[in-house]
Amino acid sequence: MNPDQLSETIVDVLEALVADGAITLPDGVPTQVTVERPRQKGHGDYATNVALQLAKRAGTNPRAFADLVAERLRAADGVAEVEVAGPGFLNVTVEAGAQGQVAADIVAAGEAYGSSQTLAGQSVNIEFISANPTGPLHLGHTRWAVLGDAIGRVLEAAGASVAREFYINDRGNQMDLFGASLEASALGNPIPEDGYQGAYIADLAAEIVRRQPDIVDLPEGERLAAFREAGYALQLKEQQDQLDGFNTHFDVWFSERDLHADESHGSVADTLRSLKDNGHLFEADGALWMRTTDFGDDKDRVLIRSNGELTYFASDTAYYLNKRARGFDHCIYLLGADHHGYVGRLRAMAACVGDDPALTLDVMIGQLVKIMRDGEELRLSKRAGTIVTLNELVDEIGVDALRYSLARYPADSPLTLDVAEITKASSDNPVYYVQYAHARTCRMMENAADVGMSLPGEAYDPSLLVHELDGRLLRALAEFPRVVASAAELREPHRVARYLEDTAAVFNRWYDTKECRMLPQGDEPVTATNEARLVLVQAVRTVLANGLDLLGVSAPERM
RNA sequence: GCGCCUGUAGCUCAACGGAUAGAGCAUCUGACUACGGAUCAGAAGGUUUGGGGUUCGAAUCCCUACAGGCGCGCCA
Repeated sequence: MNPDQLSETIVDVLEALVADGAITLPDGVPTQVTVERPRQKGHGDYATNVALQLAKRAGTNPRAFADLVAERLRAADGVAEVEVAGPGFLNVTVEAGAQGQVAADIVAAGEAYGSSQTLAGQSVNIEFISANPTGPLHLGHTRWAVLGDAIGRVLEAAGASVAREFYINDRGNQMDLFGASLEASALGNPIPEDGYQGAYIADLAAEIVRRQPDIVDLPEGERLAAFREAGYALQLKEQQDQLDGFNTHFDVWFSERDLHADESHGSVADTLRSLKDNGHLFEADGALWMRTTDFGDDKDRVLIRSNGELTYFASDTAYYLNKRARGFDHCIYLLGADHHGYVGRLRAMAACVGDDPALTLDVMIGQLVKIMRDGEELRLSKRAGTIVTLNELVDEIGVDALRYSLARYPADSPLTLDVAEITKASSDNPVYYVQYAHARTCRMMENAADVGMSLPGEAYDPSLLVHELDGRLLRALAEFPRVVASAAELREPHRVARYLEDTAAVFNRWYDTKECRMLPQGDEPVTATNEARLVLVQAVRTVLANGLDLLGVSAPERM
C-alpha cells in the first residue's frame, strides 16, 4: 500500500459514496487526492485532507464527510485503521506487511526508480550560467551551475526531454576590451581603463604569446583581434574544463556570434525581418524599437541603435526564437538576482513575437551566495583579482560538498555558507551524512554476501517486514518518485536533498534498532526475514544512489 | 522615486493554504561485549519583523509599515 494506491482507494470510496447517494459532488469525484506522510507521530502512516477540501462542495461539514469516508475506507484491503482527527483529517494506518512490496519493486527498477512520465512530451530548454568568455567562472556562477544541472536532471527523471544550454556572450564591446587587455599585458603596456584586471590576464597573455610568438609582431590593426580570438578560445576552454570538473555538463554551447553569422532561419537578421510587420516594432530617434510596454515592460527596448549597431536585446530575441524554432516548447532561464530587471522585458518580448510567456517562458531568479570563512566573507580571488573562482572553491571545499551544499537550498533566498561547516568531514555535514548512509548499505550488502545471503528474488515475502521501523523505512522509500516529480514540476531540486537527509535518518534509526537486524547473529541460520531485510537495504541503497545522482553528487561505496 | 526578491530558534536554513512551525550547527544529558559510532536517544531554544484583512484553517494569499539585498542605458 503506497501513497498512490491509497489515493486510488480513497477515490474508489468517494465514487461508491456518490453512487449510493450518501454524498453529492457537483464537480465530480477528483481523479486523485492528496495523501501525505504526517509530520506528527500519532497521525497514522498517511493522512489526507479530502474531507476538508470537498466538504463545502458536498454541502456538508468536514467531520461528517470524513466520517462517511472513514467508515468505508476501514473495509479496504491493506488498511488497518482510519481515524478522523482535528477539523476533519483522515489518518490512515496501513496493515503491517502491506507495504513491503515496494522494496522489491525498487530493487527491480534499479536506476530507473524515481523516474516518472509526469512531464513526458515536454521539450525543455534550460539555459544557465551563460558567462562572458573573458574570465574564469566564479562564485556567482557556481550556484547556477549546480541548480541548472540538477533541475535538468530532475526534469529528465520526470520524463521531459531536456537540453542544457550555455549561451556564450562572445560578441560586443567587452570582447574587444578583453582583447585590448591581453594585448596590453603582452606588450607590457598599462591595462586600458575599464579593461580586465587580475593576474589571470597576464597568465593568459603569456600563454597566447608562448603558443603564437609572432602575434606581437602583427600590425596594430590585426593584433588586438588576434589576442581577442586567442584569449577567447583559451578562456572558453578553461570554463568548459572548470564545469567538466564540477560534474556539470551542457548539451549545447551556443555562440552569440552564430546568431549574427548569416541570415538563416533563427538568425538576428531573420528575426528582425519576420517581426517587421507584426505591429510591435517602431522607429524613433533613428533607432529601431520593440514596443515591449504593450505587454507590461516598464519601457520600450531598442533593437538597433541609431548608429546601426544591434543591441544585446536583439540577440536575446533572436536566441529565444531560435530555441523555439529548434522545437523547445518551454524555455527556462536561470538568472542571478542582479539580472532580475530582464524578466519583464523577456516576457514582453515573448509576447511580442506571438507566444504566451506564461506557457513558454520560465525565468528563475536566483539570489546571491556569500561564502564565509572565519567570520569574514570570502570575496577576493588570489588569481582573478575579482571574486572567488569556481576552481578555488572546488579546491577548498571539494566537488561533492560544494554541489550538495548549494543544491540543498531553494534558489530564491539569499544564502550564506560557512567554509568550515560545509567542509567538515563528519555527519554534522548533511552531504556526508547521506553519503555515509549509502556507504553503509554497500557494506551491509557485502557482509550479507559473506555469510552466504543473496537477494531472494521470487521467494521474497513482503509481509515479513512488520516492525514499525520497517514500515517507516518503506514509507520513506515509497515517497521518492513523488519527491522527484514535485522537484521537477516546481524546479526545486533541493526537495530531493532534504528528502535524502530524511530517508538517511530513517535508515540509520532502523539500523540502530536491534529488532531490525538484517544479518543473522552468531550461529543463527539465515531466515526469510533476514532476506526480506536484505531486499530492504538494497532498496535503500538504490534510492540514496539515485537521489544523489539527481544532484550530481557521487554515491561512494566506502568512505 | 519606481520595480523585483528576502525577513522563521543564538547561527545557517526547511516547511506545495493543513494538525503541536521542523532540521543541522552551537549548548547541555545519555547509549559503544558494534550489521564500520561519520551512529542513535533525549533536553533546551519561537509572538514566523510589526499591524490589519481573506477562511474551517495563514510562515505561506491580500493590504500596510519597517528592515535588508538587487535592479531601473540607444552597455553587455
